[in-house]
Order: sequence, then structure tokens, then C-alpha cells
Amino acid sequence: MTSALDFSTDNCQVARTMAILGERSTVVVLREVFNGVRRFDDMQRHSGVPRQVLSNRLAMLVDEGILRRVPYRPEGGRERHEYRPTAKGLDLYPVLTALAEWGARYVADPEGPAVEMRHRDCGEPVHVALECGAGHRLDDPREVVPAPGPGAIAVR
Amino acid sequence: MTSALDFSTDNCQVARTMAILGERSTVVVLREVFNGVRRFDDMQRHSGVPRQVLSNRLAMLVDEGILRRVPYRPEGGRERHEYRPTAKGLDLYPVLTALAEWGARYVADPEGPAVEMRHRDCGEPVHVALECGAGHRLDDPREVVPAPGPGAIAVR
DNA sequence: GTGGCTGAGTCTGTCAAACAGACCTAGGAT
DNA sequence: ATCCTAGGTCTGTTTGACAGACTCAGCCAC
Repeated sequence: MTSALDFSTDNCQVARTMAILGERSTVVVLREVFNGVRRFDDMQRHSGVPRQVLSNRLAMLVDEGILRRVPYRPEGGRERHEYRPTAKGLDLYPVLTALAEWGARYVADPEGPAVEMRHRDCGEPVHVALECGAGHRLDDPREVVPAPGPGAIAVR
Repeated sequence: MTSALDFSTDNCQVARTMAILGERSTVVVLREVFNGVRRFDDMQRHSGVPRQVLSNRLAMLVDEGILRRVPYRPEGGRERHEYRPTAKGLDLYPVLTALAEWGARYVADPEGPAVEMRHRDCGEPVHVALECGAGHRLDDPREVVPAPGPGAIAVR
């Protein structure tokens, strides 16, 4: 019987992803950027993340290639920078959507969730669906089973 | 023009969810449990999470109703407990799957991801798809736009 | 030009959390 | 009686979060 214990976790991509997103307020910063709040002070005021931490997180996210600093010049002002998601950052939308959906079910206020993802083209709420390579739709999460991937490293 | 800045972030369900999952090694612990590693020492050895932190995380996850402690008795041993996901925990599978999928693309070793989600019934890899309430499939994350939900609280 | 305002940070000190490693405990096996 | 094992707890050190003050560059009004 093969067990997860037979494989190393050193190169687990989930752990690596969480090493980025798991720093306490990283996802909050991403939520701001995805919500269109892209300037330092706006983010700071809106999210309440301490300036130092916000500064660190933005630098880290730029470093990881998830955000990029884009210069702009407000009329009659000097040059500023704003933070926008890159393609790599936009690919986190399924993660954010899954988090928002779980949160809406389990931790939202009784009035409902504070934020909803919607389809740009039709305005309907977006949700995440699990599908397999054979085209089956997985309605019950119990149908998902983790398995070692091609990069799995055997131990012992 | 309505902006995200017009709404409070106090009751954001994404922030609340990350208050649970964003503690540094919480998701790693969940990955272990979902991988079938359910006993304290196995998790500790396999994941490398410090015992103290593992202990805290498990207690927190049980407290949040994401895991439950299930007693069992190994033959000729005393009663022990293992940690299993509840329904609330299993509903995090889309989140884990989205993380694994993003990680596989962006942070995995060149040989491939260390872990893959598969369909229990057919063995094919599972991935997350974004769908809207009108049945459209969103192939480009740019089609997703966050909007204030029913629980959104206006400020200013 | 001097002084003030604004956006985007950095600096400093305090306090909580992560971490490594040793220690503890209950029950079964020898 | 002692050892072993699973599942923890205790202690001390180091890292990170946090609040609040400070900085700095450029524009603007006087």
C-alpha cells in the first residue's frame, strides 16, 4: 500500500505556494489589488495592514512576479507607481475565488458575503467547479484524491 | 463611479478565511490530512512542522470545525486519536486544488508537481474551472470581476 | 524662495509567534 | 521494573507583526 509518507514534502508545490501566500497579509493585499485598489496609501487605509508590512508584501509580490509596479502621472503631479497583477498574479483568481466561496459559506455575516466574484460579461456570480481530465464534474469533494505527481520524490 | 474603497473590509470573508488558513503552516497540515496522514507523529515527521506549532494548528482546526479528532485503537495498543476532515474541511478541496494547480504551473520542479489531485472514479487529474451562474465557462481570469456582495458595508 | 501638502515609503521600539530541542506522561510490551 | 511509543508540553532564542513617528521628493500657493 503506497502512502503519502513514502514521498518527500521538500518539493511540494502547495507548501511552496503557501510560502508565498501564507505570509499573514499577503492575500489581503492581493484582494485589494484585484479589487482595483492599487496605490499604497489607499491600500493601507482600506485594508489596515501596517505600512511596514504592506511595503514588505508588495516588494515580495513584485519580486515573485505576481504584481508589477506601473508608473503613472496624475494630472499636475509627479510620477507615481501603482501595483497591478501580472499574468502569474491573475492566475491566482481561482484561488481567490475558491477562498471567497468557502468564506461566503462558512465565515460570512448572516447578511451575506462582503465580496462576490462576478462574470465581467454577464454579471452572474462566478464559482469554482472541479473537473477531471475526462470531463467529469466532481460535485462532492470526496471524489478528489491526492496522488504523487511526476515530481514526487520517494523516501525511506 | 463605485470603488472598492467605498466599502469596509471589516467583514470581508476572504480576510476571515485567511485568518484561519493564513497561519503559517495551517495549509501544510491540511495537505497532510487530505493526503491521508492523520496521526500526530506521522504528520510531524513528514511535514517538518515543529511539534508545538502542529499541536496549535490541529487544535485550532478542530476548534474551527475543519478537522475532528476520531478515536481508534490499534491492535494491542491503547486508544489513540486521529485527525480527519469534516464536511467543512472537505469543502476546502477546491482551495487546495487551486493552490496545487497554480503551484504546479509556477513553483514546481521541472520534473513536475510533487502532488496531483485525481478523480477517485476515473483517475484523471482534477482541475478547477471558473463558471458563472449563467453557465458560462471563464477561460481567462480577466473575465472575473470582484463586486460588493449583500453583506458589504458602505463607508465614508 | 519658503513653507506646506501629499504619496510613498523607512526607522524604532514593543510584543506576539515561530522554532529547535529537551522534557513529560500514559499505557502496553519485554 | 524498565523500556518503548505516541502525542504531546515546557523553555529559551530569534524572527515577524504592529503602532507610531520620522523622512523625502516633488508640486503648489504665497
